[in-house]
Amino acid sequence: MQERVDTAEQILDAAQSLVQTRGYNAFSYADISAQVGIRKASIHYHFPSKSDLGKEVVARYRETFRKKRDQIDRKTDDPCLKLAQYVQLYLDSLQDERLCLCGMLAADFNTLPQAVREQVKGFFAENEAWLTNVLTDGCKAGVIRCDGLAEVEAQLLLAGLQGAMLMARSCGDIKRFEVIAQRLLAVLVVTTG
Amino acid sequence: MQERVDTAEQILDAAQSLVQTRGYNAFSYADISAQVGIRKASIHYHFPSKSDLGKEVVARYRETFRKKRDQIDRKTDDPCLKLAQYVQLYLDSLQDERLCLCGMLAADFNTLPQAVREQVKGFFAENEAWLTNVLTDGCKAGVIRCDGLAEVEAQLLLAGLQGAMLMARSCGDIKRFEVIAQRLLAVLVVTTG
DNA sequence: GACAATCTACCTACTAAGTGGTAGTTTAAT
DNA sequence: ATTAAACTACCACTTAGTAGGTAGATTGTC
Repeated sequence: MQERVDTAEQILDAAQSLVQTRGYNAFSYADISAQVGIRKASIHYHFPSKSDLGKEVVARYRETFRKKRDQIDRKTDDPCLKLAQYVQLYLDSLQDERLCLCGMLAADFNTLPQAVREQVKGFFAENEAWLTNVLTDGCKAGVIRCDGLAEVEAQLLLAGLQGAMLMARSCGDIKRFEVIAQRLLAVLVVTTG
Repeated sequence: MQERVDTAEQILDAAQSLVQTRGYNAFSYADISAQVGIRKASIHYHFPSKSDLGKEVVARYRETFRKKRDQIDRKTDDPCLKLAQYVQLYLDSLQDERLCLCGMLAADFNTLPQAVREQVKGFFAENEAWLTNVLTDGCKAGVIRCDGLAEVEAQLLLAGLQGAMLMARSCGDIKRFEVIAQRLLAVLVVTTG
């Protein structure tokens, strides 16, 4: 039989939460040990090295995020609604007192193991690609302003959201994120919000 | 007599560089010791604790940044030029393979000593205030779009720049920053760039 | 001018706590 | 009996920080 709750998953949960709140270099196997309630050595059984753990955390995060984007795609065809719901994903995270996992790792980038770096790059690439598609569709449908290249608009949106999360947490004011995100959307969308 | 080169200043230089490239939790007194060429203990003579050092690094960075903003103010009255030159400050840093000190510290925020947090908040507040002024002036002069509140536009610009630096470094492509920054300015400025 | 006291800026040598990681053992389910 | 998943007990190393000493410059007093 499988253990009551999947320990590896619990370890990933703890690691993800720690990275989102403190960063890659500010969490240790001891922290996870305390949160999950198993010994340090047992974590090494599931994830031999810290870079293995890091890589798996981001891989799972990418997959979760992919599913959420898919869900948005299934829920609506309206590019503007899609963007609003995409922004909501980040707001949800922030309200849980977490930053974007990959936004945090981007700050730690120079100290990351190569495998983790690749995962982070992958996350950004696939989100950028999805946003580019949404914006391109919106341009064709005439509901999105087409002032800039869709690709650039996507990059701006992604960068703006990451930066806004950073600043909102520093200010201790989630509203700061909402305001910036709202303005970002208003810049892109034709019908003023 | 004073030492040939100010050691405290050298320590601050090393610490700042390390934070801008690796983050607060990924640098140690040993790193600085190696860079400056004095023993760890001697660093403690100049900066008793790591939080003292951190606080002083940000305080000096704020001061440097304030001078650069003042220089921009003296160089031109054109709000659009001011914004372009302000963006250039960040690009200069990125070309030196450094992120914004306070952007990095914002990612490490939850693990920072209180004194350092306050400094980081201060940095954001004064940059936001300056940008708000520039944008307000530009609105009055009719060279800046007034779609949103100047305060919000300032926050968006700051967040966008921080996020763009993060993403540009992850992609290993400084051009990414330039493109996003250019688009950000185009959104704000009336005369299309 | 001489002398002692103090101060600056560094040093060696150390500590307690924490780091990721390993070896070998136990427990419990199949 | 095998095996997965945990354990205890360690390891070498790094962390920020401390204790105490020293060479040399500065200062105040006679």
